[in-house]
Amino acid sequence: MAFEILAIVGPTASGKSDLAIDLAKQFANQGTTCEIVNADAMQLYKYLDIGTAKISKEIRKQVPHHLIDVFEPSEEVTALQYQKLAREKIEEIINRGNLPILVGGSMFYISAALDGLEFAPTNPEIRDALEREQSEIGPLAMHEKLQKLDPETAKKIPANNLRRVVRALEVIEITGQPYSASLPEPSYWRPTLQIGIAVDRELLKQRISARAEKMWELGLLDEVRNLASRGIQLGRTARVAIGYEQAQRQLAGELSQEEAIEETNSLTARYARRQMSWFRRDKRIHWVKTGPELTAQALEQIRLER
RNA sequence: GGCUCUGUAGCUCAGUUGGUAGAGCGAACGACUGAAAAUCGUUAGGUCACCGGAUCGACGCCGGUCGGAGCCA
Repeated sequence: MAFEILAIVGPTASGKSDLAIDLAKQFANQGTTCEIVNADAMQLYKYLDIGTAKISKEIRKQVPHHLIDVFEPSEEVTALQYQKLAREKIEEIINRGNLPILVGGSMFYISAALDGLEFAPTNPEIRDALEREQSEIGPLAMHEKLQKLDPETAKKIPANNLRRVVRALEVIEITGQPYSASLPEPSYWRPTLQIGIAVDRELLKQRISARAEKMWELGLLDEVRNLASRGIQLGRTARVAIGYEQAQRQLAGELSQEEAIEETNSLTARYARRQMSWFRRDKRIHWVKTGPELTAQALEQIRLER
């Protein structure tokens, strides 16, 4: 095969997991064993099941799945850690003679795994110091500081984007080098075929809204209640999982169920939009459309690449 | 029926003493190199309910019409 890795990407609720399993079964018929590697930042965490739309354990048994339920919700996970883990898994699978299928919607994680992204070092103390400084002197002064040290980068990062300004200053301080504020032209770490699932805008909105309703039907509130009763706290990275905060606020009486669902719905829709704006610019993605022909179209794309 | 308040962008609302309008959210688009389901940027939307009047000029003043809300009967 001309590719060693197959990746299924697309916005939330586009049907990536199902397509991956379908494809794995098709490959199995042809004698190729597939193993799925999760590229969903939130499915990395244990116990966050309903809100992250993890597929059932039964289905997961039909095809080997990796990198699901590998962190405690309290742990803080970074793109670099994910990159290491994903690449390890992918290499193991390839060495076994199997085909890794990377499936997920976390754009930055997908890029970290698939592309030759090299992350600059980090230093928590320096970052803390910068964050403290930022809260003292304000974002504009921070941006001016960046302007002096690295005018090119300052041009690319808006002053209000505190997080990116701080990270740029952090890297400059550690390395003494300018920060690369722009993503490089993407180039695959290993030969890869990316298949993207395109869903008509209105249909995707419907699916997202149905999914939000479904989460409550399936018992997201119970899931959240259980986490709380077991003393499980969501850490800095898991905390932003859409739906959990809304469920918590409903349990606290701050939101009605209707409001919690609606907020979950609109946050998810917004997320899907950002996913599309990221995926759209990756010209290497082969797009297929949702519908009864989805798997067939994907297989056709695969055939063309072989 | 009477009195009071009210009708401004898809939604919630700002709009100083009259010089043809703004915000937040939403939407579309974009950026993104160790928090990325994060963090941000850009743009498009308004005969300021309708009709008439005074004024060089009205969202803003006067009169009326229609639609909301509340209070009193």
